[in-house]
Amino acid sequence: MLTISQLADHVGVTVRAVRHYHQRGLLAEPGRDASGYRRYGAQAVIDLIRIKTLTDAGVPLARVAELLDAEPERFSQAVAEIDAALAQRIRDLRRHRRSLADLAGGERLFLPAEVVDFLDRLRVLGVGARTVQMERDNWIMLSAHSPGQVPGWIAQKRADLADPLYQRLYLAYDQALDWDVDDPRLERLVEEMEPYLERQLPGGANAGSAATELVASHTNDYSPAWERLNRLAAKKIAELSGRG
Amino acid sequence: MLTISQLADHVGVTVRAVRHYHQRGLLAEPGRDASGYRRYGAQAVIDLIRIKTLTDAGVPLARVAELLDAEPERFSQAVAEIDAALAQRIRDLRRHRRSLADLAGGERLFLPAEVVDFLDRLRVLGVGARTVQMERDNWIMLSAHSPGQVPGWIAQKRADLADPLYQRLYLAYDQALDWDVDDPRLERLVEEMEPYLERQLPGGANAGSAATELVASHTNDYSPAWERLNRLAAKKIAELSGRG
DNA sequence: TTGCTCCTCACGTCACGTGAGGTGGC
DNA sequence: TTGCTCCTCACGTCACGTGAGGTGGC
Repeated sequence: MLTISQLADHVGVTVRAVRHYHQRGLLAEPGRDASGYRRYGAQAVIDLIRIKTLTDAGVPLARVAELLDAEPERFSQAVAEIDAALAQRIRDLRRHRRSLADLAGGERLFLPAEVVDFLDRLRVLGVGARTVQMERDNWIMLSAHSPGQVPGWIAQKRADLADPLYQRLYLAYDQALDWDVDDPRLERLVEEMEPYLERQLPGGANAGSAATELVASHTNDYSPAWERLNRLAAKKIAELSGRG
Repeated sequence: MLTISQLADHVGVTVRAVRHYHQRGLLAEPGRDASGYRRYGAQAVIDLIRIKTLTDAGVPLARVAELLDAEPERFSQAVAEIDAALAQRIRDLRRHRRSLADLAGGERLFLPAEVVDFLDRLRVLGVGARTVQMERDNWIMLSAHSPGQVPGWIAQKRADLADPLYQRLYLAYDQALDWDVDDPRLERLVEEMEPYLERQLPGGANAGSAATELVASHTNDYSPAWERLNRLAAKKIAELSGRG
């Protein structure tokens, strides 16, 4: 006969776990010797290996208890389900490994691929780090707020950036971050932006949505010049709207 | 700005988890709106995705807390360790799938391969189910008790079984399970077993060990005839020992 | 005698889950 | 007004871990 630690060691569980399985009724309490010590036979080894095999597979103890005295048919059906869950778990872990690899490097983890590409495009064009970060933060907020809209918006943004005029305006906007609040160039910049602001009119491509406000309010955090730029742009949109 | 459920949904965690991370100091408490509701920005999304990526990889929250404000070097070193742990976990799960497959079928899960082969050998020779089960139980107990000895013992058993005389004796032993306690054939069987019993003398191959007693005591559970057979064998060994 | 194993409570741990009771926005 | 979200306690859960205090075998 085996002592509790011989049993536990041989099967690869702790003594405490064996006692726990007794308490939960998963493993039959064996006979005791003269000292009150539990003494185990071969059947206990078999039962405990069964329990360990199932718990290792992630099966909760309550389910293990059911399965231990289930019909062979139901048992093998359950085993098939457990196996499928294990296979799924393996796929999940593989995904987690890939996510983990992205943790150190860049924003791949936080944004859809096309947005990451767009941000890389900005860097190539010489856009400053703070502006890129502002864009990144805006796209994160937009993704959380209206994920379904992001593909359309980013497609337009990328099309815009192919236009040399838009590129020039974007780089000016980037520079404006550090301009003085009352720099006269701010007004001129808004004038030049007119064709793009029209999109935000009712019926336009980026019709004045909660998302637009989301972006504008956030942009204000970066500098007074940008805050003023947002105010001027809002005024311009109101003018265009009144005229239309 | 995002509400707590917008944040949680977008990242794929529960609202309760977000609150838990605040409590544990993993995620900075954001500002509140007029109603006392938490309002989150882009940085919270980034931070929460970091936390989720690490916890999904099985990192305990205490460790996550350390890593979130660790130097990039220490961080990427830790990530490498976590990735290695994930890879190991995947290997473990694959092993568990194989174990699970053995749960329904036979004794592959409970015994080393060579013992399983030996038991299959017995079945081919026409040995009865109860005797095979007794052997199985004995080998389970021996494996738990003296795993290092099992390969040697099983090798000898398999060599024995190649001997036609031993085969005949083994089949007689199998039959004896159902004999009457005072069947005269029991004595004759023990006489014929003499050459094999000699191994259990001091200095013999199976010198009278705790393991031998383990097996004998267990065998008694199956039938009175076997119990008597064990007693007769013990007497014979004592005789042989006295003569030696 | 000392060290090791065994025993039975019973509280602790980890990462949240789950009401309980109440308030604010549409 | 109703339903949904939000808030803060605070106890519950799952599978054991970890002493606490005591006994038995070598």
